[in-house]
Amino acid sequence: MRSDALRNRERLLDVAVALILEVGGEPTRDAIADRAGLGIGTLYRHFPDRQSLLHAVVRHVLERTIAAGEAVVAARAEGMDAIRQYMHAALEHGIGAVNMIHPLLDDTDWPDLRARADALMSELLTRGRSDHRLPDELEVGDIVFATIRFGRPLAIGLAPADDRAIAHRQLDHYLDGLRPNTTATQRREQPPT
Amino acid sequence: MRSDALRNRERLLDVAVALILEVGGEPTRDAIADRAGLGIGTLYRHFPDRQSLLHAVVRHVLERTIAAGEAVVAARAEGMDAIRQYMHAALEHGIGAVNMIHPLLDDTDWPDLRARADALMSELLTRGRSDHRLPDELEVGDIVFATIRFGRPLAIGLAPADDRAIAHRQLDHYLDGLRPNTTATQRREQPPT
Amino acid sequence: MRSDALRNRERLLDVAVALILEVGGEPTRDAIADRAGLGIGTLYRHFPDRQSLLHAVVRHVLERTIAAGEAVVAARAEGMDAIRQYMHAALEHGIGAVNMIHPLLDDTDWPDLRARADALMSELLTRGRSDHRLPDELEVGDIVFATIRFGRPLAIGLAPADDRAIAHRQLDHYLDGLRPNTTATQRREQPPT
Amino acid sequence: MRSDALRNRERLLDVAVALILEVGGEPTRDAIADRAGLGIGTLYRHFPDRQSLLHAVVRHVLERTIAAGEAVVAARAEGMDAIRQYMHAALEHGIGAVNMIHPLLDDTDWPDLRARADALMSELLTRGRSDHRLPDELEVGDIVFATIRFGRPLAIGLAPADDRAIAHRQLDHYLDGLRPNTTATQRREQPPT
DNA sequence: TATGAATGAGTGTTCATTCAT
DNA sequence: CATGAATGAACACTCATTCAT
Repeated sequence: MRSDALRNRERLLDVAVALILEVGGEPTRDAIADRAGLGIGTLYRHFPDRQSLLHAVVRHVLERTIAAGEAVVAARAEGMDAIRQYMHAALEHGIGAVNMIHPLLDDTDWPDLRARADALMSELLTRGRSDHRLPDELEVGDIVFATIRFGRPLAIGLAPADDRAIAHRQLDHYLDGLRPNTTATQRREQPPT
Repeated sequence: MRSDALRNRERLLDVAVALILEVGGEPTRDAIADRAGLGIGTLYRHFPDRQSLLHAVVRHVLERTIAAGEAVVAARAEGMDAIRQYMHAALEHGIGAVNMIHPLLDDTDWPDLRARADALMSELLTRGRSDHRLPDELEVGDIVFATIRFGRPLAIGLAPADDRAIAHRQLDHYLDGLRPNTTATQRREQPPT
Repeated sequence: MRSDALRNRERLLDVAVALILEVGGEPTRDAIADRAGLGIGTLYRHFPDRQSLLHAVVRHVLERTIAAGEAVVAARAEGMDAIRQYMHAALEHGIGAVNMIHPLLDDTDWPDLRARADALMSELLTRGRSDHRLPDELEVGDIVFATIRFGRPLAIGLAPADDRAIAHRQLDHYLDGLRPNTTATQRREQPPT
Repeated sequence: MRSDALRNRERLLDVAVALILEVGGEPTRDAIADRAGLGIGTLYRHFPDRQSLLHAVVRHVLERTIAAGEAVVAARAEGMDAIRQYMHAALEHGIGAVNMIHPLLDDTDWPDLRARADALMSELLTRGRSDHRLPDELEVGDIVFATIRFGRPLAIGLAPADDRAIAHRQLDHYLDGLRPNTTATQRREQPPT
């Protein structure tokens, strides 16, 4: 692939992520091409159909996010800090965009990423439990689903910087709540109708 | 208004809320009318334009949610329990639909609801602080924005019951994290770029 | 027919004529019923389908117009004055509404009105020629088509009073132009493409 | 703009004018696109909303009409002939379409055309008065409003060729009636209610 | 290869007409 | 009889995708 074509491809993906987070859903193809400064035809040359672009965006974001998590592990962050650093990084890398456009990851797609993500999650959980700050009953889903939820834009129209600030603050509160011995607090017991 | 027309109106609003939470955005008018078992023309008789339906949905949900919060206050729930009960109720009443379609509430619309909501939030915060479980620096936004975030569907395609179960669990973790003296935990300090 | 029903019917026709002239085309059924202060169901009781209302409007206006013309004849107006009085009266009676909704009168409808109209036109032409103010080559169409044209509202948004004033002034100019011996004026000779 | 796009745009405008004159009002967008042999999407690419197409039609027709009038002036037509030639040309250029869709010209739109039209009208009136065939009390409105009225289709369903023939004949009669000294004719004096 | 014009299926909205109250 | 709620076909408009330049 020619270098300018490659550059166009990267630019389209970055614009797509940004727009997905701004509009809180799938932006129009024209909007993506326009902001990238390219013609709609160029977008379709790189991503010939709907799934093609969306899959590329998912891979783009997941690769960055998983790499960030692996870096956290490699940097020997310990205990809850490892999880905390990973999740904050995920927000910054646009993990919310993945959820906006491809909500439930189908395991058959991206088998490579899936494997890396599984290994990463397992390692993070192990470290989180190591300093006894994480109760044993915590599951992978408590990390994954929370990452998804805090990664999503809170409200359309909110300035991206404000949106991210709120997300990081809420995420910190959430992580603080994952400690064991929350006995003092009455939990909600029975599900309502 | 005739009783059958009123019934149809209510049905349309309920269907709209349900569909908004299912699709994670604005459903098509046809989908709403179809599921309500009504013709598209009937939908437009009750809600003549786009804004009309969306505003009605917001009011519908906000009224239910605020009333639930006022009931919690009236039932003399104390401390964090008051806040906890209110927020769980808000999820059940579909508060997520408000955010999906009208992200940032414009204060000039629904001035009556706004006043009630302000009074409610202030009362809940007071009670939350009363048993020293809530740090003083907590703000109304920490309640409101969290209600919004946990109310939204986590992912398209997730069964509504599963979605709600996850939301309630995550909300409990979040509330657990609002306690004072979380000194043991390293927080994220400087905002990343 | 009950007297109130008859009154409703007349009111609907009058409103229909007024609205046709105001909007310069077919008004909506709802608009007619609303302005008449009646429900849409009542309109359909009187005029069960589209053709029914339009035909009734045509008959309503034509009857008033022809009667006015017959009155002019009965009043022994002579020469061009007869034609002039008839045409001005036609404008006032809303002849424009007939054309807006039912452009070319189908001879098979309203055979009775057709006969009266033919007799009237023929009499008016005879009188018009009697004082040698009307060239012999003038045809019935020169009266009928001109009545149609000057009867129509000139422009939407023009106040009805202004519209009528312009129409009457233009009609007078037109009638002035029907005199014989307009030799001094160069006429348009060949039709353009 | 690409040459084929420009051709399509011109074709759409021509078709729009023709259809407006045929149906005596706003044709459907589908009808315009169909007759132009284009898809509905192409129509909307050139004219993104309702006003856009209508404004373009007005400008299209006014430009042709004013240019025709200026050509008459440039060709040194004198006296009433100048006015007569201009008005007949206006009919041929579809001036009726302007009135059908944009009845009262808003002076704030098309200020350039307005200026040219004002200059043209003033020049035509001056020439018309020069051979003493036009009474001094004649106003610009007597030209403009008459152009509008005679330009409109007389009746839906009438063959365009027949319609135009009638319009030209009636216009000639009207112009004949603009001469001074029409004293012999009794005019309509008092406005009826 | 990049561009953006053309296409038409899908969605939003209006309104003539039917029918339950 | 009168009313106005319900219906759905028709028309307005958007946007993903194709294709000529």
